[in-house]
Amino acid sequence: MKDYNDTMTPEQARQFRDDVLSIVSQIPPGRVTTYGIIAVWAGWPSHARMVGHTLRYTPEAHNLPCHRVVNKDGRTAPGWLQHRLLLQDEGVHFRPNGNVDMTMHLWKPDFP
DNA sequence: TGCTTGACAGAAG
DNA sequence: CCTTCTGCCAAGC
Repeated sequence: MKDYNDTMTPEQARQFRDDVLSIVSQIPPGRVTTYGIIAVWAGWPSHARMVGHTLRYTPEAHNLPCHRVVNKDGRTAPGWLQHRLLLQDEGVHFRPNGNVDMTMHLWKPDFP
């Protein structure tokens, strides 16, 4: 897996964004995945933060199930109150501490 | 140009 | 379980 450790070219940034959106669009209802997993899968393991940034600031992402993306601990996005409700509507179970039960709902991309 | 901010992750206490 | 710290890196100012 590549990780060039220098700044992305605009083209790489575009590719990264497209990959992120593509992966998010494949998350099944009632399942969740993490920013880190998406970053790794997009081919930029150290760019977990950029996944969040992409979902937050890319309009197209708002048509996708981006609420099915949480952080590694199953915590919902700070400052996005509906996040938790949207997941609950899909039957996602939350633990007493307020986090998603990852052992039960974590989903990982699987295609060649 | 340089410093600060995060929809993050991982380890440590 | 929660807080703090370090590493990370594009964006904003």
